[in-house]
Amino acid sequence: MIVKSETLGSRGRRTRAALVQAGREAFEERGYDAVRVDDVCARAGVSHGTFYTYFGSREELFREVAATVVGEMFTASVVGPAAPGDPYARIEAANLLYLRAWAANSRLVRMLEQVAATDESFRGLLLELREVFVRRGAEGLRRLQEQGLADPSLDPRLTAVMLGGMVEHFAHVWLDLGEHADERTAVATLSTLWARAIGLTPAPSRDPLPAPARTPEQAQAQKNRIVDVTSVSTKGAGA
Amino acid sequence: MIVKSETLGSRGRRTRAALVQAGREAFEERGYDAVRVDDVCARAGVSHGTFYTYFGSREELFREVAATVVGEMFTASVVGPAAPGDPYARIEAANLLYLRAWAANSRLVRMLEQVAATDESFRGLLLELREVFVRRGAEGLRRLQEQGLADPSLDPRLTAVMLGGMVEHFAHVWLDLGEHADERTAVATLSTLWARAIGLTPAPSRDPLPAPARTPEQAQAQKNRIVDVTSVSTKGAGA
Amino acid sequence: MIVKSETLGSRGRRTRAALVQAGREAFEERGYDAVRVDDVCARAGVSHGTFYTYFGSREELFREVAATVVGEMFTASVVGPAAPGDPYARIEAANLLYLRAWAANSRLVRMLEQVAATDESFRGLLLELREVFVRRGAEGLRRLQEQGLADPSLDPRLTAVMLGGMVEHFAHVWLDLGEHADERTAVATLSTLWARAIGLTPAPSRDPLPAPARTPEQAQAQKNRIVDVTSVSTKGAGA
Amino acid sequence: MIVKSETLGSRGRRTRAALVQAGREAFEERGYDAVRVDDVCARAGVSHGTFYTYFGSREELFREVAATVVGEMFTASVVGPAAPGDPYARIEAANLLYLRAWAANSRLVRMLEQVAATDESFRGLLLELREVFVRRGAEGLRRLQEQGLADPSLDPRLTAVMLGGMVEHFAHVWLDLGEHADERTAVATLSTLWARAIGLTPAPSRDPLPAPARTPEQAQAQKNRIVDVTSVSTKGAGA
DNA sequence: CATGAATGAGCCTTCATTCAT
DNA sequence: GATGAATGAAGGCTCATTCAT
Repeated sequence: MIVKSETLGSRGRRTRAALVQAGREAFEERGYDAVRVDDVCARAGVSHGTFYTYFGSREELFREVAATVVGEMFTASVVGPAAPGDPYARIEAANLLYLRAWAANSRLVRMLEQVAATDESFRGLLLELREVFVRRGAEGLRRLQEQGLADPSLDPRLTAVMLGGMVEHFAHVWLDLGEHADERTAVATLSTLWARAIGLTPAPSRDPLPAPARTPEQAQAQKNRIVDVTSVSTKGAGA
Repeated sequence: MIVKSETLGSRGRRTRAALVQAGREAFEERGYDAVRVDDVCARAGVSHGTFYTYFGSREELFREVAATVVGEMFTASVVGPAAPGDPYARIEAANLLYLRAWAANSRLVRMLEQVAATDESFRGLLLELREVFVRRGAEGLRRLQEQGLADPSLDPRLTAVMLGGMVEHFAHVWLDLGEHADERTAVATLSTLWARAIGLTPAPSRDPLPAPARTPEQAQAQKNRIVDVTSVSTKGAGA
Repeated sequence: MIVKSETLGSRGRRTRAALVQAGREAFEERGYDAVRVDDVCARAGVSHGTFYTYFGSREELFREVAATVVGEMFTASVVGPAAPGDPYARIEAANLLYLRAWAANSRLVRMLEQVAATDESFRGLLLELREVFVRRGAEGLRRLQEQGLADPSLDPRLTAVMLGGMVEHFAHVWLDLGEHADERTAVATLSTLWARAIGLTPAPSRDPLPAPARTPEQAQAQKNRIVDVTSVSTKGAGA
Repeated sequence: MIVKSETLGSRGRRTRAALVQAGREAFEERGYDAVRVDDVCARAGVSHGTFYTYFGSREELFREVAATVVGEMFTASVVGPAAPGDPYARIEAANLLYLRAWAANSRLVRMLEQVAATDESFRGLLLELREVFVRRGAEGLRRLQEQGLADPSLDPRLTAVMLGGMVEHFAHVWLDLGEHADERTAVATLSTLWARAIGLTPAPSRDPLPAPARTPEQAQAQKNRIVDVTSVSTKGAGA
C-alpha cells in the first residue's frame, strides 16, 4: 500500500523524503536506467521492502523526483519584480537565472526527456516545464515589442522557443559536455546574442532613430532598422 | 570475436548489414535501453546466436549504428561549394541542412547523448559530431568577421556553440516534442535570429533599407532578408 | 501469543470477532491462497500489527473460520426431532437441510478440502465434518433396515458415504459450477434417487400404488413420493 | 518467447515434455499454490531460465498439465463398444472405468476446481470435463428409458449429474480422504445404488411386471413400480 | 491494546551470453 | 556461418512478521 506524504507520521515522512533525496542523487549519478531500487534503498539506509511502502516502482519515484526538480526550476528562475528597468539587464538577469537553474538540474531534465520519449505519462511534465519558460520568454518579448524596443515582426512564441533553447542547450553543452567557458562570459554572450537577435532597441528616450512604431506598418518598417546596443551592459564579455 | 566487414564473405556481409539496419530501426523506435538483442535479431531475421558472430554486445552494435549516423550527418550537412555568395543566404542554407540532418536522426543523437552521459567511450563520438558543426559555424563566423560583415568582438567558437545549439535544440523541440512550426518559417526565423545575433551587415552594395512591406507576401519575403545592423555599436564586447 | 476469547476484555473480544468475520468474507470471496493478512485487517478496520495480537498466522485464522463453519453446518443440518414419521419425507427433509447447509458454505468447505490436502492438521476437522454426516446417514439407513424398510444387504456406512456424497457433490455442481436446477426439483430428485437406491419400502399401511397422476401438479406431487420397491430381490448384495 | 511443441526440434521437445511431467508430479505432490517454478525446474533437471522458454508462467504450465489430464480422462473412461448387453453390467463397467479415471487424477482435478474458482479461464476446461461425463451418463439413461428399462420420468441430465457426482465424490473420499473400501465392493455398491436409483428394470423378456410403458401416462405409472434387480450382477458386492 | 513503519526471505521474470549441433 | 536451446546473474516485487511508540 503506497503512501503519500499527507498520510504519514513524522517517521514515515522522514523515510519518504530520504528515499526521494537518495533517488535524486542516484539518478543524477548513474542515469535513469542504471539506477536499481536497491541502490536507492542503500543510499537512503532502508531495506528494499520499505521502498515499496512509499513507491510502487522506480518509475514512480522518478516521477516524484522529476516533479520536485521541475518545481525548483520554476521557483529558481523567477526574475524578481524589482528587476532593473534596462531591458538588456533584464535579459541578462533572466539568462543568468536560467543558466543556473539548468546548472543545478541539467542531468535530471535530460533524463526526463529520455523517459518522456518512451513513457507517454512523463511527456506532460516535460511539456509543462518547457511551457513555463517559453511563455515567460514570449511575454518578455511581446512586452518589448509593445514598447517598440524589439522587432515586432518576430513571432514571440517561436522566438522564445529558439532563444530559450539556445540558453538551455548551451547549459547542457557547457556543463555536461565540458565546453569551456566561465559563467560571466557565457551569460554576457548569450545575452548579447539574444538582445541583438530580437532587434533590441535602447529606451525610446535615448533612441537615436525614429520614434517607436505603433502601427503595423511602422512595426514592419522598424524590423529592418539598426539595433543600437550601445548601452548594453557587456561587462565581462570576452574570450 | 567481433567480425568487421572486411573479413566477411558476401553472406556474412549481408547478415551484418541487416543487423545494423535492424538495430538502427529498433533503437529509433524503442530507445536504447528498451532494445533487446532479440528484437534486433528478429527484425533482421537471424537467430540469437548469430548476433554474437558479429557483435559482442548491444553496446557494440549501438556504437556502429551511432558511427553510421554521425557519418551521415557529416555528409548531409555540408553546404555545397556552389553556395550563394550572399552571407544571409548561406546561413539560411546551412540552417536548412542542419535542421534536416537532425530531422533524420534526432532520436538517435539524443540516444547518443544519453549513452555518452554514462559511458565514457561514447563521449568521443558525440564530441566529434558536435565539433564538426561547431567548427564549421565558427569558421563561417570568422570569415564574416574578417570580411567586416559580422561583429568582430564575438568569440567565434562560443558563438557557434550557442547559435548552433539554438538550431539543434529547436530541431529537437520541433520534431520530438511537437512544437508546431513549418519548416520554412522555422528556417527563416532561425536564420534571422542568427544573422542579427552576429551583427551581420549586408554587403555594401545591397539596399540597406528596403521600403516597408505592405502586403503579407511582401512581409514574408522581407522577413528572410538581411538585417541592416550597420550602425550597431559593439564597444565593450571584447574578443 | 495468540489470544483466545476468554482472556479478553470486551474491546479485544470485538476486535477478534471482527477479524474472524472479515477473514471469513475474504476467504469466501478470494479463496484461501489469495487472501492476504492485510486484506483481512483492512476489512476488519484494524492495523496490521493488531492481527498478530489475536492470530499467529493466516492459517490460524482459517482454522478458526473453518471451525466456525463446521459448527454451523452441524447445527444447521440437524433434522428436528419432530420430523415426520414418513421415511421418504425424512429423507427429503434431510436432503433439503443438507443442500442448504452447503449452499451457505460450499466455498469454504472446498477450501477446507484444499487446505487439508496439504496441511495434515486440517485433515482432522474435515474428517470430523464428514463423519457427522456419514454417521447420521448410516444410522438412518440402519434404522430403516431394522424396520424392514430398506435393503438389509447394503453396508450402511458405505451407502451413506456414497449417497451423502451425491448430495454434497450436487450442491457443489449446482452452486459453484452453475448447473441449472431449482431447489425443489433438486431436492425431489435427490430424494427419489436416494430412496430408491436404498430400496426404501413404504410403510405397510400406505398405498403402495397410487393411481397414475394426470395433471402436472399431481405428477409433481407424486414425483416426490415413496417408491414401492417391495418385491425387489437383493440376493447377492451382501452386507 | 514461448514455444509450442510443433515448432521444436527433438531436444526442445524432450525438455518441454520433461517440464510438463515434472509439473504434473509437483502439482500432485504439493498442490497448486505450493508449487514453485524452481521446484518444477529442479525436478525436470533444467535451469529456471529454461522454464520460461516454454511457458510464460506456472499457470500456463498448469493449463497444459490440466489439459493433458482431462484428455487422459476422456480416453480412459470410454466404455468399449463391445460392452455387455446387460444394462447393469454396462453400468458397472462404466463405474469401474470412472472410478479408475478418478483414481489416477483425483488430486489434479480437485486442483483444477480450485484454480477454476479463482481463474475464469480454467472454468471452461473444467466444465468441458464434466460435460463429457454428464452427457455420457445422460445418454445412457435416455437409452434405458427408451428401452423401457429405466424410470422415464427422471430428467436424464439432472440424474446423470447426481449419480455421476456420487461416483466422482466417492472416488475423492475413498482415495484422498482415506475412506476404507476395496475397489470391487465400491464398484458393486455404486452400481447397485445407481441401478436401483434409476429404477432399472431387467430386460423386457424376463419382466415379471407389466410391459414397458410407452405413453407418458404409462411412463408416469411405471415410475412407481417395483424395480426388479434380481438378475443384476452383484458379484463382489458385500462388505 | 492498537498502530504503522520497517524488515527481508522468497519467488517471479528477463535477457545477455554461451555452446553443442 | 547459422541455429536455437540452455544458462544463470540480476532485479523486481510481495507479503508475513516484528517491534518501537
